[in-house]
Parts: sequence; structure tokens; C-alpha cells
Amino acid sequence: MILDPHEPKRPRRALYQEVKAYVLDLIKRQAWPPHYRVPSENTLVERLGVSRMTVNRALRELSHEGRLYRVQGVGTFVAAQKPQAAFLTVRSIADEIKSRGGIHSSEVLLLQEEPAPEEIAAIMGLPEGSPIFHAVLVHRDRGVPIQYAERFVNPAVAPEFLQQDFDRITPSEYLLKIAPVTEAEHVVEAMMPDPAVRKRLHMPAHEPCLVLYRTTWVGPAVATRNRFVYPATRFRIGSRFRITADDAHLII
Amino acid sequence: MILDPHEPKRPRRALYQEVKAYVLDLIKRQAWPPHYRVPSENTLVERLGVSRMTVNRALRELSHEGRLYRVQGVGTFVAAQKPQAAFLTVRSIADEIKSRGGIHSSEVLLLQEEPAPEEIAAIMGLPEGSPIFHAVLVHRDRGVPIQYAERFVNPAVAPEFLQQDFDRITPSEYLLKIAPVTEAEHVVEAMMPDPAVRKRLHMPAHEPCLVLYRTTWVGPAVATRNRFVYPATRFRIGSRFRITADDAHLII
DNA sequence: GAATTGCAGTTGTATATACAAGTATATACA
DNA sequence: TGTATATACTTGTATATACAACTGCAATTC
Repeated sequence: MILDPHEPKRPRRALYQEVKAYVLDLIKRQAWPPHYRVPSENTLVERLGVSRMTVNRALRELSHEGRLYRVQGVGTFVAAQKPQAAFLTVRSIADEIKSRGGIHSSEVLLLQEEPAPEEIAAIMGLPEGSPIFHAVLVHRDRGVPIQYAERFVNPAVAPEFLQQDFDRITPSEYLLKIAPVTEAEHVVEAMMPDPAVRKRLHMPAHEPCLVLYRTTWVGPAVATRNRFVYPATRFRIGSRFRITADDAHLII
Repeated sequence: MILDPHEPKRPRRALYQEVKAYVLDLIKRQAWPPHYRVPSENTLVERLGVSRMTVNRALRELSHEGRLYRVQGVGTFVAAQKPQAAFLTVRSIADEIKSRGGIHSSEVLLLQEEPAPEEIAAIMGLPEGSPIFHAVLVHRDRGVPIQYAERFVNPAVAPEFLQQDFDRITPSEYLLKIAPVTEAEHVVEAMMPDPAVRKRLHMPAHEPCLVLYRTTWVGPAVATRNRFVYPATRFRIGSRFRITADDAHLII
């Protein structure tokens, strides 16, 4: 049979998964475009050498997942392209700057392992003073400072954090890539910056800044605790998202 | 068998659907609380008089739907109550204040129909000067001003807006109730308040405030354009939400 | 006491078989 | 021509059977 006959008795991937992958691959490669009529279950049985129930399960699940639609008595068809990301989109500051037509650069002001300060340890549920990664960066657009980012990272989640080259990839981008964040909390406030930050952001006196606190979770564990400071006159924090019937929504 | 033996050959509801309903009912009635160990497939086979594959399909689908979780070799369990709204939750400022233990009151500073200012008309896609509802309120917690809210409402979406009693229900709550918002955009910035707002919010000089702009859509039409001003030292804007595999997410 | 093994019970997957039910087309018939 | 019927093919569901894989615990062994 086509789906590799020499697998162990319980294949690493179940047969119905193989069938799903087979179908998804053809969809992705556009060999089967939207509304294309997928071969019937019996055809796939012959072609792939598995039983009809296995094909049925694969197609049924793909139908539940919105990749196919099925009409009893007629056939199975490739579903139209599903809307891209349903809700908000993660954008790194670098992407954001680029999309606004800017030129992004960043400077690493600090990158080290250190004992967790009391507040951070409490948030992360770690013993006070246990090692934690601490990074501070300034992001610029054409050399003009746009964001001051201070970040504490739980080493359990990103053990190789310190070895990264943050001139090539921002910490946000790296963490997004390696850690499947499952939850996030944001708090925004306005304040007058402390002198150190004010200097880094090249801000005049008496001008307010925006502070965005972000905590992320990977499963039950707190992965990062961040503090982003923006000069108010140069940057706004925006988001736009769709609202569906089931999922309620938004902010204050 | 328990699931009604006298059905026609192809029951209106498939047998596996009946099994799903049977399980869901017990979960809903709390007879099977969260983490309760559901009877094994074989037990349900005896109890319900259907084949194991049918029970298996029912439990498998419920597991996909997040109502159960299954551990191979161990058993099937009732999933913990799923967090209420999957993403952000709409909270009116009133609810927010109450949930923080405060006492909410509000004062209507302005409530009238007026010609749309140029900026608002452009945003809403209306001719300049066409009639629009304009409301300004101050929300207080124990008499202390917390939010200054200025709101423009598209009359096509909420024609009876002016007739509402905004001492009983806030404009946000009213609009949430009558208009099925499908999309929302938020922009946050920090700024020094203008004198009129500063006075209303009882803010000292040289203290920054948070400004949240919110635009909502009902289908293709812009429903409202709002500007909320918060005294920075008294209020933070927060949100927390979950992130799933398919749906990408969030903010900057 | 510690480590290993075996076993019972559970879920996970795969197959063959059967029939029900929906749809489209061809055919027969008036 | 128009209508009814047959039919072939499709998906949908249900069952019995079999074995794989995982877990927890008891029994055994060292």
C-alpha cells in the first residue's frame, strides 16, 4: 500500500492520521483546489490500501475541522479557504515598525542571568533569588527610540535564552518561536518615566509615556514578565479584532 | 436497551449522538462533576446496550470538543469547567469598578443629536454634518472620577439612543445589548489632558492620563467612535486572554 | 528494601461487514 | 412530453472482532 507497509504494528502515526496528512498535503499544494471533488471513500480505499472506516474517520475529522465539506449521497469537497487568523495577530515590535514603513534596529542594554527579584519571583511562583533571565533592550525606528523593553524570562521555559543573538532576532520573536504561549495578560498604564528610561527614550521632561505590562503563560507556568515603555508622542498601542457569536470579547 | 429500542432503523438522532447527549446531560446536571471518572467504554456498552465503537466515537468526539479528557490506559474524565469566554471579556466600566470593590456612579454631561464633525463623519463614512448622537459621561467610584467617556453613535445602529435612561444603564451596556458588535479596534495612548477634561477628572497639573480610543463595527458599518480618558494614577487598563493553537493573537 | 515482571483494565486503532439514507442519472411508461 | 421508477453511487451509522499501547498495581525476584 502507498502509506508505507513496513511500519510497526502500531505506527508512530495512526493510519487515519496518514490519510488526513495525505489529503491535507494535496490541499496545501493546490492539487485539490477549493470545491474540488475529493475521490470517494471507496476510491481512496483502493488507492491507499486501508479500510473504508479508516478513510471515513479521516474525512469526517477533516470535515469537522473545516477543511472539507461532505454531502451525503453526493461526495466530499475541499472547503473554501478559511479566514486567516481569527483574532488578533501577534506582531513583534520589529514587524510593527516595518509595517508602518519604518526601519527597525535594536540595542541590547542588558542580558544576563540573575537572582529573581521578589516581585518577579512571586509572579512566577519561583523561590526568591532563584536564577532568572533578565534582558533590557531599546528598539529604534531609523535610530529614534520607540520602545524600552525590560523582560524577565523563566529559565524553565527558554533555557537557551542567553545564547541567542538578539541582533538578528528579537526576544519576542525568539520566545514566540520556541514557547507555545497559551495565555497572556496585558495591563496598560500611563506614567511619567523614571530618569534612566527617559534618557534612553530621548524624551523631554514632563512628557508622559505609555507602559504596557505583559505576562505570558506556557500552560500553568509563567513564562515571561515584561514591561514595555513607549514615548507617548511617538507610538500608540493598537489592536483590532473580530468578534464572534460564541467568544466574547474585549476590554474595558 | 436504554436508549429507546423502538426507533426507526435510521434513528432521527444517531446512536452515538444519543450517547453524547446522555453523557452531556449528566455533566450538565453535575451528577458527573469536573474530573469525575466516567464509566469505562465497556461499562457504557453494557449500560446503554450499544457497541463499543459507538461509545468510543461519542467519547472521542466529546473529548475533541473539550468536554472530556481521556488518558490511555487510565480512563475518561469530565473536563474542568471551560473558562467562560474564550477570549477577552466585555466589561462595562460599571462592572469593572464593582468587581474591584468600588461603588459606581455616573453623570451625564452631554447627550444630544448634532451634526457630525468632520473627523467622525469620515470615520463613519457619513456625509459631513449628517445627524449623529453625541454623549459625554463621567464615571465615578465612590464619587472619585475614574473615566471621562466621549462617545459618537451612528443613529442607523441605535436609533433610540437618546431616549435611554443613562442613570440606570451605561451607554456601553445599552449598546452591547442592542447592537451585535462584530469588530472592534482599540488604540491606547498617553497624553497630558486638556484643561476641561483635567478638571472633570480632578487631576493635578502635570499628571498624565491614559486615552483609549475605541471604534466598533456592526457588520460593515461603523457603530460608535469613543474616546475614554483615565487618570493614570487611578486606573489601569487590563486584559487577559487565552491563546489556542489555531487562533493567533494579540497586541504589540 | 529495591527493582523487575506480570497482569488486569483502560483507551487507541484497524478491519470487515452490513444496512440506511441522500442524490443524480438513466430508464420505463403513460 | 412528462412522470414515475429503478439504479448506481455516495456518505452516514452500527456492529463484532482483533490487537496495540499505556497505566497502575500486585506479585515476584534479587
